[in-house]
Amino acid sequence: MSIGVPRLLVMSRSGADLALLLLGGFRTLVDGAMVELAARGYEDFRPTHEFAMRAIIAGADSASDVGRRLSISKQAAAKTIAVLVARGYVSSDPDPSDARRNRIQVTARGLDVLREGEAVFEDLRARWEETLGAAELAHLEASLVKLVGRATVDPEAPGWVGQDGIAGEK
Amino acid sequence: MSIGVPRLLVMSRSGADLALLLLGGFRTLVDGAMVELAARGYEDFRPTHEFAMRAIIAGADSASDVGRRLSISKQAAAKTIAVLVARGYVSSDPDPSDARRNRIQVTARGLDVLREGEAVFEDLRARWEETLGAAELAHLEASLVKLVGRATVDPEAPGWVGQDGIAGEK
DNA sequence: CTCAGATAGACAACTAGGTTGTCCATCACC
DNA sequence: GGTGATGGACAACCTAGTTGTCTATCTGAG
Repeated sequence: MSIGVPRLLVMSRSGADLALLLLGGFRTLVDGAMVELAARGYEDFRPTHEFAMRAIIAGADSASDVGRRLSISKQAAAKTIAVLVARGYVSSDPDPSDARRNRIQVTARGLDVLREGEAVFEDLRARWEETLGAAELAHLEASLVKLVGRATVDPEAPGWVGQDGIAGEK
Repeated sequence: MSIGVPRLLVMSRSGADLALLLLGGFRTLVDGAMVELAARGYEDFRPTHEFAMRAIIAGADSASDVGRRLSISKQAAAKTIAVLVARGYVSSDPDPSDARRNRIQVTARGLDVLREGEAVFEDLRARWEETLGAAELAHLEASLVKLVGRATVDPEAPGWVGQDGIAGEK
């Protein structure tokens, strides 16, 4: 492996490192949360699912709707919803007033996992508050809000990571 | 869609929102960088590629090496390297002193894209510095370092997002 | 009242970036 | 010189997306 090869030319990295830092923070939180949720009996729950379910709770009641809310294709949304239904987090019934639609809803179990998930994230945040101090963490959050806006809070377009495309119908 | 459905029970979200903020920050930076790099003629460059190339520069000179450095399987590393080679960012030649190995190296074009990428990230960071002030941005970075450690700077295990598994040989 | 156009959803094929498992060739060492 | 570790190739699979195509149904204009 020839370890210890010199970094050949410095190449300042603060911009890219900042991105890495943000990713690291996100991953630390999310990975921790997934581990904790698995331990609480939700082994098959994935971050994506949370976004989809929140979209449903926020008012999306069809797969296409969820797709629009999350800025992913309706097909992708339908796939996610299919696994959510298969795992009992979401129900899907034909819409009596529109035969094209399947009306989807978050089940009791779905609400449970969301609630637990939030508690878990709250715990993790509390742990960060310990190592950083409440003021500093609040400061960090405020800075991030200034940079990326409130957009994330009502999660328009997560699109996850570097997918670079926006869904378009045909 | 029945817009305006009430948020039914408050469910504090600050922990999860913090994660979303971090993700949002990362995506803002990376998406911006990819757009800018594409505009500069590197249309086929992906964030993953940067990690792999940095691993190579840092001393990994075989696919298995890269895999170890990035904590992904050697197969995954080999795939990434294959596209890097196909696109001219990396070269691969049989190792004269070990017939099993393919000795890989970052090409001139590869170094170019890395250099440009860093410049792009630097620009983006400068923009953030404008909207936030140098002190506040430095503060934010310091806080993140405290939380996630220096680990990210020499990128051990990006593993990207929520993949939850670590590579293991057989 | 009909018909054109929009919409919902299903199905298929594809991509990126990973994972396992299996296998062979080569190397290093006792 | 044989045994075990290593490098790499190949194949099959997974997740979270993408496009494209197709049908069924609804809606609004005339």
